[in-house]
Amino acid sequence: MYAVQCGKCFKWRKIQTQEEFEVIRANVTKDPFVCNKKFKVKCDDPAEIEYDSSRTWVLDKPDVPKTPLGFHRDVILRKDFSKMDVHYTSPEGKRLRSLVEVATFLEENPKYKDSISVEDFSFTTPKVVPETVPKDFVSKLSAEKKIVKHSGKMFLKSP
DNA sequence: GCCACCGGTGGC
DNA sequence: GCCACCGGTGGC
Repeated sequence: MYAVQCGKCFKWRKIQTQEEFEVIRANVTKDPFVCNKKFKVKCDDPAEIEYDSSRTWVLDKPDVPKTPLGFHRDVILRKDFSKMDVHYTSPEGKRLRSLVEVATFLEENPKYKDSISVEDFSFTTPKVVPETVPKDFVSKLSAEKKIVKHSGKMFLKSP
């Protein structure tokens, strides 16, 4: 599960799919998320989810490029909740773990060269928020964030 | 033999 | 101190 925080009222809005989430995230600096970007939602409406300790929150980074068509971007929380790992899977199932591996892959698969470059990939990991959250944590956020519930659900917070 | 997963580190 | 990256490996 994903959520974004409205840049105006700071309420949380759920985002249904990774696809939708990635579009918001890819453009969030030049096009900040606000409530009324969601169909029939306004800042006056109650928050769809509250920030609390029932979930482990994970702070995502802004402006991660949208995953190229046919590729998958997986963000995996380690069992000890210490950090997350990012990897991509190519259309043919090749697992890519770094920009170096992406560059090599694109060299070996020139059919992608016209449409895809290494700049379409980012291995930036969301940051796991510690259990003890500073009182001013929410107000200090300048980027968006993502949360992971213990079931693996995710949320994103925007400025 | 593969790969999901984790630990360590170099560079910033 | 953080994090992108990669080597190693245990379990299948």
